Amino acid sequence: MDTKTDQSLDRNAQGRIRQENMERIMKAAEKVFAGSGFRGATTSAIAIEAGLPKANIHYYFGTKEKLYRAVLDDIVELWLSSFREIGEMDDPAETLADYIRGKMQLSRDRPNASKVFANELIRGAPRINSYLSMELKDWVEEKSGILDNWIAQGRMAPVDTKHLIFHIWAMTQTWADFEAQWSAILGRENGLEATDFETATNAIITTVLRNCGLVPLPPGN
Amino acid sequence: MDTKTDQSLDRNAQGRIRQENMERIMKAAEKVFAGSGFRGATTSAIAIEAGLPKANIHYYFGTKEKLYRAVLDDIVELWLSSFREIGEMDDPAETLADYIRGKMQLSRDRPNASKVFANELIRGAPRINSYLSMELKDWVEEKSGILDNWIAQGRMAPVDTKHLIFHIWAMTQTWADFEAQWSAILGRENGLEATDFETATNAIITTVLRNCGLVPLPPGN
DNA sequence: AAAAAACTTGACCATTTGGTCAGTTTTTCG
DNA sequence: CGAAAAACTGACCAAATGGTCAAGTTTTTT
Repeated sequence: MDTKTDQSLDRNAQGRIRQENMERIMKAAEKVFAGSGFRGATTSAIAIEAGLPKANIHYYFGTKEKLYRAVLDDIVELWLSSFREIGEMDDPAETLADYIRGKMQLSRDRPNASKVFANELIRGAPRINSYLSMELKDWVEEKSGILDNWIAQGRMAPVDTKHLIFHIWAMTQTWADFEAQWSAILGRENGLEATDFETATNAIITTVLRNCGLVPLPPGN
Repeated sequence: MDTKTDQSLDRNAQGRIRQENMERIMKAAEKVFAGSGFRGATTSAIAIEAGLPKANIHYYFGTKEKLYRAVLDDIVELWLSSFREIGEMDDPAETLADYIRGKMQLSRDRPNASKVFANELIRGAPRINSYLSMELKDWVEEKSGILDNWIAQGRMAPVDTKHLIFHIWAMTQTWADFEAQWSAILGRENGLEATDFETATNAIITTVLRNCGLVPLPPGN
């Protein structure tokens, strides 16, 4: 028994250095890939960002391509885990608003993840095509089905539910990906502020709920 | 008289080769930059795409950086020229719908221009910061002012007009930039089709007009 | 027609960069 | 403790790539 316990603890301990370093490298890599793209990111820059010698990066990940894929996989997993919500029984207005809040939180907390993903999409998504056309496609179809049911039950106004989802993604992710644009237009010289995200979140929620007939228009119209 | 006529024709002819080649190179460059990013694009790949030897690219544009800036300038000009619309006297619903149609047309016709621009934004917009915080900022403030007037006149429901503009940009440009994602989700193995753009355009118009109280919700809600 | 200007391009070069490796140090574990 | 496994890293290399150039060709101009 002791032996078994030790082994499992050991296995844990064994990988500790490895795990810590790999996480550190992936965190640095996400930042550098977000700021420079795949080809623009150098393993040397990632090493410096991680505070490790370059050879160390290759010791753990082999090639830049493999490191990039590891970062992408991590992001895909983050995306999927943030998706589960939206169930058949939920309240439409509350559920949509919560989903939007969650997406905006992600844009604020992990802008680099969003940027790396966006970059891959712009390039034609060569490395995540199966994810897009399998998991993500299935998710969209499942959730838009739920929304369609809500509509059939008269719980919200008729809309194109797939495009409703697309719109939510577009409006929320833009605050991570194109932050530089909104920052410049709003005149925020030190980047977006917390209030900007709140205002944006509310504006998106209003837009979506009005679109679904889930919130009354202000009087006088 | 003949001399003068000849001269002007000549001057035209003089620059003809130059102009043709530069346009050809810029067209090729836009495509390659869109597909590979600044660092990922090689002058050699641009040369092949343009059907010219690599030295020719450098003969006309000097460095890759200068060529990239020329492409960016071209895109900024395209953006600005597509902006003029939206006047004080126009009909709100018609104007917004037209603006959205125009933006979607641009996403269809010049997806690579949009992608290069998006890429630059993701990278933090180091080369177009002055454009963003001058021309574009001014345009947004002017147009959101007009929309605010429409609201004050009771011609549309109260909304955050700047964010209304942001939303329109996000929802329309995503069809160029992230085409790969929508294509995969919709199961279009040969890329998006004309009907996809029509459906998307209508969905965006509906969303925006409902948000502004410019179109009645379907009955039963 | 001939000089001048503009254009063309194969060959070449310096630098950057992804990746390797061998020798060393640190950690693990019986 | 001591041996084996894992981790570390400076030095190095081959390939890719942005950019140059000199020798030519074509076009323009007088």
